[in-house]
Amino acid sequence: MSSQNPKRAMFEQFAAVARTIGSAHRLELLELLAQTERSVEELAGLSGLTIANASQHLQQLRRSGLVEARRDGKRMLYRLADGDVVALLGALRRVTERNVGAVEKVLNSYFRERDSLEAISRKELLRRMREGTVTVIDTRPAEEFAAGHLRGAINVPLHEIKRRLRELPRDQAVVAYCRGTYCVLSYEAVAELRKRGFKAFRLEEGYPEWRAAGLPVDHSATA
Amino acid sequence: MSSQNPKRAMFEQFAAVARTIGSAHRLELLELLAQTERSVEELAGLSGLTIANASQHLQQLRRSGLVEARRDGKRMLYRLADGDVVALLGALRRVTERNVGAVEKVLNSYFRERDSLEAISRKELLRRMREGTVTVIDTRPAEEFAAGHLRGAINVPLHEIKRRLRELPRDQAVVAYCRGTYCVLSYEAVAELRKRGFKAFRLEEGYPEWRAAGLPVDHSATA
DNA sequence: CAAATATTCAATTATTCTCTTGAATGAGAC
DNA sequence: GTCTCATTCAAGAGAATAATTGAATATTTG
Repeated sequence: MSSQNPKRAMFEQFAAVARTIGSAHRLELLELLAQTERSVEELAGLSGLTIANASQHLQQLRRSGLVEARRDGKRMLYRLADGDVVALLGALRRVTERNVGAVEKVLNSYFRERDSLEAISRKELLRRMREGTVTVIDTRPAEEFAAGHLRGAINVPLHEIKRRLRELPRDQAVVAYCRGTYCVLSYEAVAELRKRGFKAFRLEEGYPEWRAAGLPVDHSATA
Repeated sequence: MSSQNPKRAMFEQFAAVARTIGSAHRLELLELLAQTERSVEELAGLSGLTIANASQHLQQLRRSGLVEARRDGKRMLYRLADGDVVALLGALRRVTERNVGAVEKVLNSYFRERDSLEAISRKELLRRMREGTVTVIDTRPAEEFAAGHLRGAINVPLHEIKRRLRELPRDQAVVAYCRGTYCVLSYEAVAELRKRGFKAFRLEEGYPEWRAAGLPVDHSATA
């Protein structure tokens, strides 16, 4: 709480924001909010926190300007403040991954075929979308798709994929995406599609990063 | 310290790194290290910490992989781990600035003419350097310049600027930079040069960001 | 207006982090 | 080998943070 020196005071502000993301629970809440706006009860349920505790963490996030809230009837709906927050979490992820062996190990065991399924970048996907040489599938559940998705993507939730193979082209590339870098849905989808002979790829990142980059999204129901 | 759930364990790793940058002292140390490699004693002096305390903070930064250390005789020299760290600090700065009024106020009082002196981006500067239509001056002290500077820049420490005006061209743009976004040296230099009728601009960011972006740097003595 | 629901507040306890102090280590100098 | 210097380690007091509980507030519903 010092402040004699303006530079020190500034560092103190930065540090306060950093401390706010210095909690696994709050990071999880932020990840959940990166998908879509959600109520306190929903967030508590998804993260395994009690309602009161989730509320307190959300208020800390709010005080630091990382999330915003609005009232909808008797519920409070929270959402990420903006794309800079997604960028901050991405930077944190990169720094952590590079130097912390433990993360590597978790990644290797959890996302088993991580590196074997080549990913394409946002830039590359955009180029191919403009060319019209690619079909983009969103492997998240229908509700999440409805709340926002890449413009031009079709919703094929992972568990429906086997039933819906005939909607997908065999002569051009299929790119799957889901919630973000640590979401397994698109990995599974790509693995399944490859097994069936499709030219399937995974988008390197997920919906939150796409939206944060200011790239086109839609909020319609199933396209 | 949980770890039953792999996802939770991952968040815990990220949170640990975030907590490490959640301290004004450590952020200041990181900023000092963004300039150049330094010894514990030097860092303690510059940041006003006791040696023992500085050492402990540096070890925390090291455990989180944010800095690296090497021994040189009886001194330990610390340096930033890599450019990702600069990117993380930049992302933290952006998120904080946008939402925390206190930072705005500090900026306005400390960097008084902040917005009145237009800044040019790295990209723009690179373009003009290739064209040869710009002179780049580094306004930091000679020691820092010697430890690393933008390739093609000449060192004109702020306090020497009045004496060295005749080295600078009046017919083409002069771009000044210094330690980073919160360094005042380049602001002062640009203000002085404008007063004298030069076409002077400030580089948006400083040396650490330039180097972190992988752009060309040199380590010679005064060029 | 009273009841029901969703969220927040306030107080408590347990845990973690910070700084200080003085001793211990490692490397070079004599 | 001993001395000196730079850094690190270890222990303890004080401060900040986290999770839990139960009460309080705001909003819709009857």
